[in-house]
Amino acid sequence: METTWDDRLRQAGLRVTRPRLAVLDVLVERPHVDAETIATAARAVHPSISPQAVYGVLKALVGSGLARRIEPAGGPALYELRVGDNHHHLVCRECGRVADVDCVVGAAPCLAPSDAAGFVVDEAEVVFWGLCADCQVARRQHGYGTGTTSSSIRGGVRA
Amino acid sequence: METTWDDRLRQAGLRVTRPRLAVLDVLVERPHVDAETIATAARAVHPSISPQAVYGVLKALVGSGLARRIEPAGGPALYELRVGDNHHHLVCRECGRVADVDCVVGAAPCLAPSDAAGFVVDEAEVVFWGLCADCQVARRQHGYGTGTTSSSIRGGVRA
DNA sequence: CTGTTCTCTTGAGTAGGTCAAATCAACAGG
DNA sequence: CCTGTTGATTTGACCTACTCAAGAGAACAG
Repeated sequence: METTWDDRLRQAGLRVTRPRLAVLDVLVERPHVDAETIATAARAVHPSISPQAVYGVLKALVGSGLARRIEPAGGPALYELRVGDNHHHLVCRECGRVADVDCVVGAAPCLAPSDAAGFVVDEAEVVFWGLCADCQVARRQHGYGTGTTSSSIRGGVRA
Repeated sequence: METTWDDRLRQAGLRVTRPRLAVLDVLVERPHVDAETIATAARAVHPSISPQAVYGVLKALVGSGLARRIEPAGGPALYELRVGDNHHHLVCRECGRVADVDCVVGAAPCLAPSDAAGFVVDEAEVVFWGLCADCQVARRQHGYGTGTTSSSIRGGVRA
């Protein structure tokens, strides 16, 4: 731990404030959280923080490159502090849990489309959808052997 | 054109109704449209169709595998009729235009994460972000040579 | 310590949906 | 062709996640 959050904020041209440090604290402890969860957790440190302040802080952090925003389909935006390494995400269809996946290729865009249709591509965003370990167990215990009987499973794309 | 939409709907266990045919007409002509655009366009064929009916139709189509829903970050959900071939998408950061990209690998999940962290993965969703041909031209004409000076460019992930 | 400027709070407003009840239309059976 | 059943649509309320604006407050340079 060499550079403090104070330093990092100032390096990014941002003032060091209690709401910002509170939000950063939450993000350090819990990667992949949504704004409301951040607000609730941040109130443990800074009770008067408002939801709008959280949105403002997050926008400032993302805008200055200190945090990254991801938006998995069907849920609120999630925020994480792991930036600059072009990693990807695993998302559980059942419980929404998110895990990081290292990008084996490296620098963005790690993949190139076969035919870019005239686009200049600068990022390839990859989301792996599936079931986390816990939800696999839970499903087996409820008697769901193989089929996609359960509720929240979206129409799969299984060529 | 062998199987009609009537047949396809019935095969999927859905009744053949005017709102459904109107929505399908729109989707045939314009891939990657949002619900509101569909509603507006469908009124050319079926003037009394309500926004909620469009949502209902789309939910039925997606649920029965006749349509696919994609949710690019920062915009409304889009719908397309191209299903079952596990293709991916190019999205323009500037104008939101979407283009299809064939998946070179084939069956889903076309990619496998390097470490699945206990997840069982059934789909790899890939979104390529960049600038479409038109927006590249428009940017050059406005004097934006190289930098990401413009407004709607989100914080890039450039390892 | 003081002024400037950025940040936060407070409160209203928005997009993009979902949910529920009642009406209406599709279509199977006679 | 007609009718009953059941699924689809309409209507209208409601909701989440988020943005915008104005004023009060705090950070930090001098």
